[in-house]
Amino acid sequence: MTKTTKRNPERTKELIHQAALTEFANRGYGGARVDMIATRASVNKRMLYHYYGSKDDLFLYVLERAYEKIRSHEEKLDLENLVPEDAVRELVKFTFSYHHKNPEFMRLLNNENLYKAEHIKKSKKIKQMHSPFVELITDVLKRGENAGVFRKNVDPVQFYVTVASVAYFYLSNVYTLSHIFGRKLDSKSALAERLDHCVDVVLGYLRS
Amino acid sequence: MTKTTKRNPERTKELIHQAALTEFANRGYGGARVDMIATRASVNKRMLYHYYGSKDDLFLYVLERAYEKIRSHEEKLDLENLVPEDAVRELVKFTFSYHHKNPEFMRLLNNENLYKAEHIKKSKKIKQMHSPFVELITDVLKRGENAGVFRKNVDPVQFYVTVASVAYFYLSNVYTLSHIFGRKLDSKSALAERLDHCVDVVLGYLRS
DNA sequence: GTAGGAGTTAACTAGATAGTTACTTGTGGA
DNA sequence: TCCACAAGTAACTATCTAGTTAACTCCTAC
Repeated sequence: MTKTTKRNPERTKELIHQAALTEFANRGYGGARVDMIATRASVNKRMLYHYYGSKDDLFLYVLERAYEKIRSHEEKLDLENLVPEDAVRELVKFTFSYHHKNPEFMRLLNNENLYKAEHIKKSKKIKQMHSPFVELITDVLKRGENAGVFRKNVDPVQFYVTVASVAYFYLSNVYTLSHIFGRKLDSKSALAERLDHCVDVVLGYLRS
Repeated sequence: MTKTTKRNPERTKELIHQAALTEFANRGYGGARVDMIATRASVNKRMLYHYYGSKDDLFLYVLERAYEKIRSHEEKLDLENLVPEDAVRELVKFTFSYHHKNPEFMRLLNNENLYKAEHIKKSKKIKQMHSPFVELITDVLKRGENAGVFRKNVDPVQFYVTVASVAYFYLSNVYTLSHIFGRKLDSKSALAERLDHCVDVVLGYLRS
């Protein structure tokens, strides 16, 4: 059934996107090579310019797609149907495992911050893609507060950033941290330990 | 009195180091240009190769110096003479303000993690420069535990990483976070607010 | 004072790099 | 069936880039 025509613009576009994601995530914007992207995608370099215009535009597209991907996963979580403590546990677990399974996103973000967000500032789409989490967190925190299990007046944005912090920093810096502590921090057991600690920190804070 | 001879190897070396730090921190390893470093340092490019051998070696040297700098600051803190709660407060404050005042270090680290720590793995010095914090933290946590003010069995390494996380992630990703939340997260008041929150989280966790 | 090594310079090179040109080939609609 | 236009290709270019060459000049130990 799969029409195997020689020409396939959608497939070509997507091959370039995937190759670009890998290249930008592995080398950073400055270290990424357009030729390498074309080679990885098994596509003529001209196609890259045909579909995406320039290296800059391609990078922005890759970023947009990466934000779309995490947002789509975030939307699948339904924290509103869990009791506050479980909702928080779920949020931490999701954040940790998403970044663990999709390290390219952290790498792209680190790079984008190196460039002081100059690419995403040009994107209308990304700013519109609000994470559903801030509203969800506001609700979860309120419910926990009302039930008397969480502390009062927690700023949802600060909280959201903190949840991201404890997972992201560890995973993003796992190579230098492992070297300095002389401990394989990316082993299965170390990761499980870290996740437990993250849950403890976040819930410990909320309960105190 | 300052001998202003035409030749001054120490000064030249240091000029190159400073220029390289700026360039690597601003553009990443892949984006940094050797010519730019030489220009910034107002030094002939040949001198860079004379003193440091190659771009790679220069990058490693910059990393080593950056680690030395933070370690030397860490050593000046004397947490051992503070009561546990104050010691933790001080630790969080130091971590936050160091990274705020020296953002190059985070940028270098992010870049080094992009390259999976391949440069620092070649460095004997960096691994030997243990942060004094792990031992200090072990002591502070023990004291807090014995005094009945901190929870039991906190892993000092996890704790150290968590303290770094909540400060570092916010500061390192301040550009993308500001854009997404539509809030100037690097304003003076926002930074003060974040620091307060970090202290709350860390102490909240320990107390619970 | 001077020999010789260290500090410094300008000009160069081989290969890489983002982006382009001018062309061929396949395909869907008339 | 055929053709207009989109998909795809190869070869090219101007510029950039890390690293080098070969010369010159200052400094210091004797």
